[in-house]
Amino acid sequence: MPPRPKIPRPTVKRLSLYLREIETRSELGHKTISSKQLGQALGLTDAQVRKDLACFGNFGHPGVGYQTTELIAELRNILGTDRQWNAALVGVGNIGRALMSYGRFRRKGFDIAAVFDSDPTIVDQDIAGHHVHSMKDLAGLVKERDIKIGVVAVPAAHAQQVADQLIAAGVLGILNFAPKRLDVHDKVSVVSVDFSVALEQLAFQVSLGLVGSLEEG
Amino acid sequence: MPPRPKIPRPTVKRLSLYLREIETRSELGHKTISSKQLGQALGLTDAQVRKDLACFGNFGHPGVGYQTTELIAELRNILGTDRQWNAALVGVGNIGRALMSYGRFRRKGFDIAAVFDSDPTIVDQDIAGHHVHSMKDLAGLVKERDIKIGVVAVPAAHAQQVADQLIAAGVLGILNFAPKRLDVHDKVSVVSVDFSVALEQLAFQVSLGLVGSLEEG
DNA sequence: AGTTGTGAACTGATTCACAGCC
DNA sequence: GGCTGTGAATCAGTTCACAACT
Repeated sequence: MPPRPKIPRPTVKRLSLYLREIETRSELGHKTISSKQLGQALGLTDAQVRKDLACFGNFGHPGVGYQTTELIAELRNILGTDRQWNAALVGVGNIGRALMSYGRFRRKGFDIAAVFDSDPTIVDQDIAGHHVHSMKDLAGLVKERDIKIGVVAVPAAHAQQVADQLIAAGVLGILNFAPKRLDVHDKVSVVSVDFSVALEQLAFQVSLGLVGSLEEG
Repeated sequence: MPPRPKIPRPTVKRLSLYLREIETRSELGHKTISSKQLGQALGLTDAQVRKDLACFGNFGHPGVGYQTTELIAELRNILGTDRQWNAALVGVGNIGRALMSYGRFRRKGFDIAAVFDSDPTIVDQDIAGHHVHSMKDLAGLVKERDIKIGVVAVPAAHAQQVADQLIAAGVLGILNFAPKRLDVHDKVSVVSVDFSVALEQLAFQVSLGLVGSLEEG
C-alpha cells in the first residue's frame, strides 16, 4: 500500500473545513455534494477540493459528486477524530478555564483527563468539574490515564518547561496556547493557537485597508 | 511612493513572530540581532527573515544586524499595533468571557469598548468590568464609540448575521471565533481563530505519527 | 447533460548565492 | 571576519484543461 504520495500542509487545514461543511449539509438532508458546491461554500476552487480529497483515495463518484455520509466517515478517519484522545490540561488561567467548559473539545474526541497548575492556592480545588492536580503528579497521571495530548495554557515564560515535562511523561502531541514557539524533539507534534498573531494580523489588514480574509486555524 | 512591491501572505504572519522575539531580546538587553539569530529562534532561514523585513524598507545594518529598538518600532508601525483600536465584543459565552479578562488584548492596542449579547438574562449585567448591552444598541454604540473592530464570539449559527450587523454599523475588521466561514464584502478584513481546525490538525498529526510543528496563528 | 481525477502549466514562496558594505 | 539586500534558481501549491466515467 504505497499510495501515500504527498500531503501539502495547507490541504490538512482544509480537510477540517470540508468536514464541517459536509456535516452541516448532511444534517440538512443532502445525500451528495460536488466539489463545486463544496468549493463555493468555502471560497475555494473545485479543482482544489478534488485535489485535496484525491490525496487520500477515490471517494468521488463521477457525474454524481461525493456521498456525504461516506465522505464524513473518511474525513473523520483521516483526521483521527473518530478516535478518542485523552488530554492533560496544564494551566488554569483564563484560557484553561475556558477550555474546561468548552464543549467542542470533547466533541472532537478530546477528553480532558487531568488538569494541572503550579499555583498552590488552586491545586486540589475542583474547577468546572475537574480536580486540579499539582505539577509533580503530572508524569504519574499522564502514564496512569493513558494521556497522549498535552494542552499548554500557561504564560509564555513557563511554556517550554511545561512542554518538556509533558513530553518526558510521554505525550505525542501538544496544543499550545502560549505566545511562544515550542522546541520539541522529533516525533512530537505541536499545534499552536496564537492570539497575538491573530490580533496583529487583523491590525495589519485593517490599517492597510487590506481586502480579503485570512483563515487563522 | 510606488515602493510597496508585494507582501506575501506568510510574511505578515511571521512579522508578528519577529516582533515578539525581538521584544523579548530587547528586554534582555540585546541591542542588535542578526537575521541568523532571529531565524534560529523561530525555526526559519536567515534569508527568509531578510526577505520578509526587506519588504518594508532597509532596516538592517550590514556587518551588524538589526537594531532592536529601531526594528521594534518599525514592526509595530507596520503591524498597526502602535495605534489604538476600539473593539466591540459580541457574545458573552465561554470565549467572550475569557477575552474580557485577557490582558494581551489591550496590550496589542485593542480596547474592548462595548460588549453585546442577545441573551436577555445577561443583558444589562456587568461582567468582568464590562456592561453587557443589548444587540439592538449595537449600531448606535459602534458609531458613538468609534469602534472599528468587531469580535464575533457567538455560536456558528448566528455568526454570519452578527458579522452583517457589525459591518452595517461600520466596523472595518472582524476577529471571528465562530467555527464558520464569514462572507463579507470587500474592504472588510476577517481573521478567524478556529479551535476545531486546530484540534483536528493535532489529531491528524498525532495519529499519523507525523513529525514537525505547525504554527496556527 | 454533469462530475471526478490528474498531468501540465502556472503562480507564488523559499532558498541559494553573491555583490556590496561595515 | 560578519552581515544585509537581492536577483536567480528551486521548490511548493494552485489552477487549468481534459480524458474517463455515470
